[in-house]
Amino acid sequence: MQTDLKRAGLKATLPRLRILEILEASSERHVSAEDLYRALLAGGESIGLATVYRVLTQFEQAGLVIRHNFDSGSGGSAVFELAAGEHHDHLVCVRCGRVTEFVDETIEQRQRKIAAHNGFTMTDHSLIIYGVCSECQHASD
Amino acid sequence: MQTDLKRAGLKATLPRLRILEILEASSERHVSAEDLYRALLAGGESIGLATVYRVLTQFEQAGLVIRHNFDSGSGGSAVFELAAGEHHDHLVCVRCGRVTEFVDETIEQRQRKIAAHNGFTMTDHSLIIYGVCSECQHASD
DNA sequence: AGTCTAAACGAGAAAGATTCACATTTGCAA
DNA sequence: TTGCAAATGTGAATCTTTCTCGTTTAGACT
Repeated sequence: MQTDLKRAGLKATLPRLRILEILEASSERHVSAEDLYRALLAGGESIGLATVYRVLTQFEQAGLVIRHNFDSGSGGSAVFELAAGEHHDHLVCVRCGRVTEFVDETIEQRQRKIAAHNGFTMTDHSLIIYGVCSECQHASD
Repeated sequence: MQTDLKRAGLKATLPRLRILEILEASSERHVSAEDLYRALLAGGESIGLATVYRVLTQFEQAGLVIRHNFDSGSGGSAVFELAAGEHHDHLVCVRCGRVTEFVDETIEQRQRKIAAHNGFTMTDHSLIIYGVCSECQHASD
């Protein structure tokens, strides 16, 4: 774990280690800065919210985490997930906020083609499908 | 134009008409609330920023405009575009913020398939490809 | 182990985007 | 034209995120 930080050129400080721990241990892969902050406080750390944001931004730049801006669910705030594993896109339930991941090679290919076709050098992309998950469809709200 | 509002169940008030006008006249299809507000002031209207936000949200709910949250460009704030015409997705230049629209039926189909496959009833989706546009690639910054 | 220094931190202020509260104005139906 | 609910303008409030700055700390070098 400290190795990840060193490799990224970041000092292995306590806040950074704790944040990585929580991201790895979290049952929910997609957490907001606020979520992390509360988890840290609950864990007895005395950390500042500014540090959480600072660290998350550094982690993002270092490629350790990925930042998402889902429209629903966490109410406008960004969520972060560990960058471990392969690239994937997201299905977001507009009712409960549940996030499901998926990969579709056909779409990936089309995207590259579209970017090239428009003279763009693609650096990144974001595909989010919004809908109602099966659980929420059956809930009789 | 008033008809659009009536059909949406909204009173044809001056602010709402002016905002529609600007959205239709704007050379830039994707404008922020701030952009609109400044355009209105420049046009001699005495309007409140809160009204702009209120109206845009109502228009969005009425299906008259579409709200986007692009990560780059307009610095975190949402942009709006008239909902006229067909559905389309976006290419965004991470350097200059230029927005290009595209449609790809293959991707649309795959998305529907993926949603169904995961038990989701798709309500919407958002595909944004980030990259460097041809102009910016040639700029020698 | 002890010292030093740049990097990192915590707390609170500040900034930017958006919404809220409320007194005042305005569309529109009778 | 009158009346009233709906909509507006102003300014305050809220929420997320960033900035400032005095203090602390990781880690390189004794």
